[in-house]
Amino acid sequence: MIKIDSAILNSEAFTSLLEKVESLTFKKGELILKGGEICKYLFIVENGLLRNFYYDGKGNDITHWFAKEKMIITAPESFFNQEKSFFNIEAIEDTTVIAIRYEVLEKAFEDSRTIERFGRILTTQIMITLGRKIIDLQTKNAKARYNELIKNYPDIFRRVNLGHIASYLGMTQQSLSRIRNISVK
Amino acid sequence: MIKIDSAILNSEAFTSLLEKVESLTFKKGELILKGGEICKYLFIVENGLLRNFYYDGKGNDITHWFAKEKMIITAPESFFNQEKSFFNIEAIEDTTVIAIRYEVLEKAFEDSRTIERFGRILTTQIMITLGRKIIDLQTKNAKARYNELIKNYPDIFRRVNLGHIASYLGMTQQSLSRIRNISVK
DNA sequence: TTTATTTTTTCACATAGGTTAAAAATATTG
DNA sequence: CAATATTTTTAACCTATGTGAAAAAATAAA
Repeated sequence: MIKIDSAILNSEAFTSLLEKVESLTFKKGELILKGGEICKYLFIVENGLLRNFYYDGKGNDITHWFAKEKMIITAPESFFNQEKSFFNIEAIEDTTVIAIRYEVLEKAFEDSRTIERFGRILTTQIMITLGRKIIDLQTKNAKARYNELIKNYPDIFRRVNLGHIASYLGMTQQSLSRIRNISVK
Repeated sequence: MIKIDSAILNSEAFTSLLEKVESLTFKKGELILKGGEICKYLFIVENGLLRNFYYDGKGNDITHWFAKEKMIITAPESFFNQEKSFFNIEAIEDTTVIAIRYEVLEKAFEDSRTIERFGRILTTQIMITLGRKIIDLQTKNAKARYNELIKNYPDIFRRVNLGHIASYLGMTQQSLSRIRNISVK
């Protein structure tokens, strides 16, 4: 989960970029990006909650990334390379976003060093987050991963149903339910 | 595993950057970066083989990333943010690298749009690779992950011992050994 | 080559977490 | 509200992979 630094949000270059972005709203349950499409936007959530998830057509639905207020979300491989997306994006709640088109961002990268740097820092932070997640998946058991998430993002449990959280944590919903109830006792 | 595009390698900006880099050699087994240190370099392997790994002090040694000839390697979270490293880097073979210091790269980012873009593209590619790896860990079983690796990087098996490959694939060495022998029959 | 060292395989057994199915709780709707 | 749909929990059973310990094989060193 990636939060944008407010120093960047308040910069002149960013303010100028904000004049060229779109404001979009989505209904709860709406599929904003389908796997196989090219992701046109980078979203910054203003209100609501989105998730990026992988779906393999065989019932495997893996939430990869959540984004609540002030967080950024996209299908990175698709957006940044403008190729077909591996992932889907869905609105978990009614959601308002600032949507930055790829071409607009590319243009901003050319016009502004600050924004180009923003792009680099953004991908860097995502990279670091994903690296940590891999290590967590490989070294922590299901319960430890759950404890970590509830420590860092307790509110996610109030807004997202268990199935999505479970897949985000790399386990089944039943396992998460089991782990949770053991925690209480 | 990240390979640098040769269009970038041959660019004028990159050639100019190459004048400011260092050439380093490491002996097989040498620990190039220890967890807790700040990673000063981004390495491009000329000859040999390096690995980036996580070690938790309790015997958990997880290879996170291999880099052979023409590939790039660093401790991303440490190098790009200049903070204490989560990961270690080790030479698996006698290795020669082009080592780019953080300050040199930062300077190059300021002096050259091409290089700044290179930084952004590089972190983007790493981010995508890691994202795919998470999905693989969550959706594929041990054997499928093994098959994928041997398909894409068959030579790694000739150069790296099984324990490192197993941890890279998110399994124990014994499991990898088992999987492999079943494959042959 | 012999001996020592490292790496890989094998095997018996343990277990975390998956699977399937159903029940219980909660939310949504007419 | 009652009826329906959705989400969460529970439970019995299963399986892929881990664990620990040794043997075997490969490799390196003497």
